[in-house]
This record gives sequence, C-alpha cells and structure tokens, in this order.
Amino acid sequence: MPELPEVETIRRCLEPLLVGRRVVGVRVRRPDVVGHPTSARSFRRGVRGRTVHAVGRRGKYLVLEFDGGRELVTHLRLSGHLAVVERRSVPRHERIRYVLSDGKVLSFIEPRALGRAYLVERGRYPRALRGMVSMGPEPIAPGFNVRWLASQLRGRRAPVKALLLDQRVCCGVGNIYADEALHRAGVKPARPAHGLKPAEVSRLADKLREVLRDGIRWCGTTLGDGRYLRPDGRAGSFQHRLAVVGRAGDGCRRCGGIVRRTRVAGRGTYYCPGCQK
DNA sequence: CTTGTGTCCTGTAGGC
DNA sequence: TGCCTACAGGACACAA
Repeated sequence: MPELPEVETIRRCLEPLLVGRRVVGVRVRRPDVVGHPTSARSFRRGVRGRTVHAVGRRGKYLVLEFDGGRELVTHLRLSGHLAVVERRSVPRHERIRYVLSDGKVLSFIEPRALGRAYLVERGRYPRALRGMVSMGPEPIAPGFNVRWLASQLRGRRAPVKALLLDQRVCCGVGNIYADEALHRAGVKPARPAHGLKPAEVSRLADKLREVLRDGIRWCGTTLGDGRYLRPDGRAGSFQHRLAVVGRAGDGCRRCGGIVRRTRVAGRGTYYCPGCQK
C-alpha cells in the first residue's frame, strides 16, 4: 500500500518522464475512480491538452501540476499503481489511461478501484479532497518536530498508532511505516497516546522521520500483497529491511524476542513485546 | 470534540 | 479440484 516513501519514489520517477509533456488523450475505463469533477466526460475534457509543469506530492497524494493552475491529484489507496507504458500496452486493471505527447502512456492501474483521480484548480479543493486541506505537516520536513507531535498526542487516550495513522497528525504515514517507527522508538502500538513520556515522544518523532527517509532511500516497500511497483515496473527494496512488519513468529533483530501480530486501531499490527514497552 | 465501527472494492488465502 | 467465505486496509460517514 503506497505510503509517503512509495509515493515520493513514484514522484521522483515520473518527474523527468512527465514534465514538459502534454496530455493528448484521456481514456476513462472505470468512471467511479474519477473523484472530481463529477462526470468522467468533464474530467477527460479538463485534462486533455494540458501540459505537465511539475510533479509534486502532499502526504500520500501525487499532484501533477498543469498549465493554467489546474492539478491532477491522485490517491493510490491500497492497490493503486501508476505505470509509464508503451502505446500498445494495456495493463490489467487499467482504470484511466493518459496518452502523452511523446507517444508514451501514463496508466492508472487500480485492481480494487478504491483509488481516485481528481482534477481541481490549485488550492480549491472539493469536498471529496478536504483531507488535502486538513493535512498536517510532512514528517520529513522541518515543520514536523517534537513540539508538534507532543501537542497532537497530549490528552488523547486513543492508541498512539491510531494518531500516527491520522493524516492530520502525521501525513503520509500508513500501516507499515507506523509499525516500523514504533518499533524503532521502542513504543508499543496500543499505548494510549497521552501516556507517552516526553523522551518517548521525542524518540518517536525522530524515528518516524528516520524510517520514512530510509523508505525513500530504498525506493519503498514491495510486499506480495498490494504489489507496489515503481512506474518503470521495478520493485522497491525496503521490504528486506523491515524489522517487524510481516515477521510474526520470527525473532526480533534487536532483542531476540518473538514478533507478534495483533490488532490495533482496527489494523493488523506487528510489534515486538521484548523491546516495545 | 473524541473515539470506535461500518463501508467501499476485489484479489488472494484458507477451509472443506 | 473447485467453490465459498474471510480478510486486507486508507479515508470517510456516521453513531455514541
């Protein structure tokens, strides 16, 4: 499932392939993945003819900036995938197809059809995209620090993991990196947020930033489920460096304890009872 | 406001 | 072998 490091990897891969190219054709194969405007026809008409000026990212959203102040915002949700393919190639589960002026095709592939593409005017986000407006600071940017995290955890009795997954608190963080950050920080995912000591909050802020940066460095996490791939079809490699996710029953690499899988905040959760308190 | 639960969606894994 | 069900989860809707 693409989280901040995966979307950032996708962004970096797409940037040189898309900037300066014009979208000469749009094909919507599955209208319900168009989140805005309401009709696939107006989406198609609004995108066609536009030139990509920049490729950005906000949290887990990928943002293609067009001329004329419009943006194509895409959220990949759980199984979404963006691939640059040849003109003849039609990937399985392709939902939207953008034909580019250089003859290549940007294909929005989404087996579960939960991902969405939105065409909006810059800064004017529709109801369906209000998550973009309420989104917190990027954990890898300077605005995210111990003070911010402490202010968000204060007085909250929800499990600390639930707050890491809250995009208003830690944008871009999803199930994998939340578990990995908590493991690096030595904090049990189910701990009520307000019970964390200042040193633990501080460690968590540091480790969150660290694990996201590592995820980017290793080009994201490709697990068997979800099948995240980079736009050129290559896998990421952070899956080889996961400390707890997917390792239930195996030994913790730090303390030798047995990694467990439980359920926290309604999500499958991996942690080590030996070194996470 | 805060917190927990249900919903969307479909490929895959597991049971019999 | 093949059918069926449960499960996975990000973001949002909604209830208490």
